Amino acid sequence: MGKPSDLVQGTLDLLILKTISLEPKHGWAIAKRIQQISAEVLQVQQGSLYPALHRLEQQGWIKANWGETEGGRKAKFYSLTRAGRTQLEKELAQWDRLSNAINLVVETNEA
Amino acid sequence: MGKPSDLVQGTLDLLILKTISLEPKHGWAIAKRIQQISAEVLQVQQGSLYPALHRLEQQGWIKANWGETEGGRKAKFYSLTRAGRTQLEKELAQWDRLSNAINLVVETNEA
DNA sequence: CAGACTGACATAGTCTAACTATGTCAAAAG
DNA sequence: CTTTTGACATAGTTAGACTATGTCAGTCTG
Repeated sequence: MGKPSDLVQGTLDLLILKTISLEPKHGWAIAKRIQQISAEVLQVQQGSLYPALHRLEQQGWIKANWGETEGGRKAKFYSLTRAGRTQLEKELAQWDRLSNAINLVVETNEA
Repeated sequence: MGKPSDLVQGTLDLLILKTISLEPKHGWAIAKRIQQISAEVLQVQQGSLYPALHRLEQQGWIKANWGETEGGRKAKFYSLTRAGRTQLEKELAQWDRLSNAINLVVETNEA
């Protein structure tokens, strides 16, 4: 797994889905956007990003279309499918449930 | 990895360290306590718990002593070492940093 | 009292997400 | 024209959490 210091395992799908739910984006831009919004805390490696995108596509949650970036380069633009939107809701709820649960534990001061 | 539905990958060490930082406990009790405090949201499987405890022990963050439970059964009681306390601080800070970063992303509504 | 259940520890084997390291190619920058 | 950057991609590794199993002792139940 290497250093799990720049991502919480299992949240990458959520981050990707959320990011393209606001606006379809190509892979490279998704990674940049996540880093930027998270104030450079979350670093998405390319070796994690592209496999994740393919995973999500195969699952039917996102779909890809070749297009052009502002810079005039070709790139795959990903957008959410209907199923992807449902999945995003599910993962948002899951993250909420779990992160709150963890916070309960780390904030408790009773043995 | 199976179903990552009852734990956020990579947070088990933190949960364990935090739990025994309040009071030394044996493995079984650690798992029960985490479930209880998290309102049954976090489920720690035995197949995750014991390897994690051994990992932490080998790292020198916790140490084990055989003792007796209230029920009069023998069990390994784990307590934090000094290094473990440092590590707990580190993992707490890490969790804060990362979960806040994720929240930034999931709460953003600007493309 | 025998058998089942629960508490408690443990490990082997599997799965999978994220990592490192690489590679390709095109456009922009030097 | 060569290096850097944008962009996609994959092979191979690692490691943490999972399922499934096993043991053994004490306790509850029919």
